[in-house]
Amino acid sequence: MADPAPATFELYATLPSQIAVRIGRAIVDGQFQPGQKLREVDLAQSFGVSRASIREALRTLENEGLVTILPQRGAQVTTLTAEEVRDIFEIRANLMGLACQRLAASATPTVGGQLETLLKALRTARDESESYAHASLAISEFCVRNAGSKRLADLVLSFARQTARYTRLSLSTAERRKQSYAMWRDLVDALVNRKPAAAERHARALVLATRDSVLTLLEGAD
Amino acid sequence: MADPAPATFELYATLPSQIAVRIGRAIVDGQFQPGQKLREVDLAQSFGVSRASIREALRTLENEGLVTILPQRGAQVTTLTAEEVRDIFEIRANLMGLACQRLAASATPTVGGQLETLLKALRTARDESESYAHASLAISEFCVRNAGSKRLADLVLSFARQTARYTRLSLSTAERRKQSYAMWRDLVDALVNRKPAAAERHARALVLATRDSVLTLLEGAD
DNA sequence: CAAGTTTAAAATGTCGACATTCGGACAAAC
DNA sequence: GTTTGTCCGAATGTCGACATTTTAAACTTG
Repeated sequence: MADPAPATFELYATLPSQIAVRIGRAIVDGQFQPGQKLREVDLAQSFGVSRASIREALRTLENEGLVTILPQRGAQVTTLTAEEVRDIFEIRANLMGLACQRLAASATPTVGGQLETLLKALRTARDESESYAHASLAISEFCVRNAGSKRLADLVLSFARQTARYTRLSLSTAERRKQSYAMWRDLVDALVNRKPAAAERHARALVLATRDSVLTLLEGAD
Repeated sequence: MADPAPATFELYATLPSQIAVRIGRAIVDGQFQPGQKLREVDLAQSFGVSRASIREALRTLENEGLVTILPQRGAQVTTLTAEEVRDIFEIRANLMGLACQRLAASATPTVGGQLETLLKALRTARDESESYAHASLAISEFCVRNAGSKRLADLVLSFARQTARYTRLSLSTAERRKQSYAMWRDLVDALVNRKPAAAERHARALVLATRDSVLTLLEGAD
């Protein structure tokens, strides 16, 4: 049987981790709304496992920031205030800056070629909101995964997942996608030409631009 | 009835969180050595609780990076390679820079006064390794806790705890303490005079200097 | 005596049940 | 009509036990 996952994919055999992945995807994809209560007995029944496994999965998701657990009051999908969203984007901007600085300092021609392929895919996806969000996540993930620090990569992607719902929202306008693509082009240019300082600056600006767009939407929605 | 704890102190009543705090302190303080196995049954007996509570505490510590859990093989105190230590310090340097930038942008005279009190305590503690490490942690914690983002503060302090063992080691020489104090003086100056860019620069330099010192020690020990 | 195999002890993975606490509904008092 | 107190249902906290996997010691064999 062919393994659909690449060889670097860390296969966790334990039940709780598998369940955490599935619930986490449901939250990031928007199937579970913020504030929704996640009752252990319901989840245990729907997944066909015991409450102990569900509890452990919920702890994992709490660490990823997708779920909030209150003692004696159970778990719910994390609800972020506008200020918390702002904080997350600023942290992420800094860490993305660090990752891109390191990537620029160590980029090989091979990595450069892959970056330009991903940039081209981004350009092609500009017309459509969903596909652009997907391509944007792909190139973003490629950058941090090749920065030479698994810890840094996991951290950045964790924050990206926590705000994925809002990022998608902000990319629904063509104007915003155009701005995003222009900034990605600058960033990729700095990366393939091995300019660490410029790469850090552009990476920060890229994430902070998303922050501004998202916050405008959030304040307009109130 | 008077509440002995300040209003902002989040009191966790659950057993696992209390146990996680106690085990975590033992790891940070060096009572548990890196690589040491943490058997659930042993811990359960020594704390007088069931394995379920221990398991949850270990998950919490895993999220804090102090413990590493391998499926089917149990938990052990996290062992860091020199490269991982370097990564952690670089991430921490960036986040500390962000925190201090924000603190400088919003510092009130009250905060400025407290900073100078903590700096004076640091100066007094220069002669002794253990007391200097303690004072250094205190002013560092004050900075990030007053940067206006609990998420950022928890993150920075989490990384600081993961490398606390090595930071203490590096502060054992008087020369290193002198350098550290000089950099703290520059940083506090930038903070109280509300210079965000300078504060970020000095904060980064401060942590990166610790990184260099620690890495020299680690490579010398091999 | 060394190397490989078998086997038993020990540790983790998972489960179901009991104890405790929280939230809301209903009723009584002001 | 609003508020306060009580009670009941439901959800989480905690526990002990069984199933599965790992580990290492004992044993056999070349």
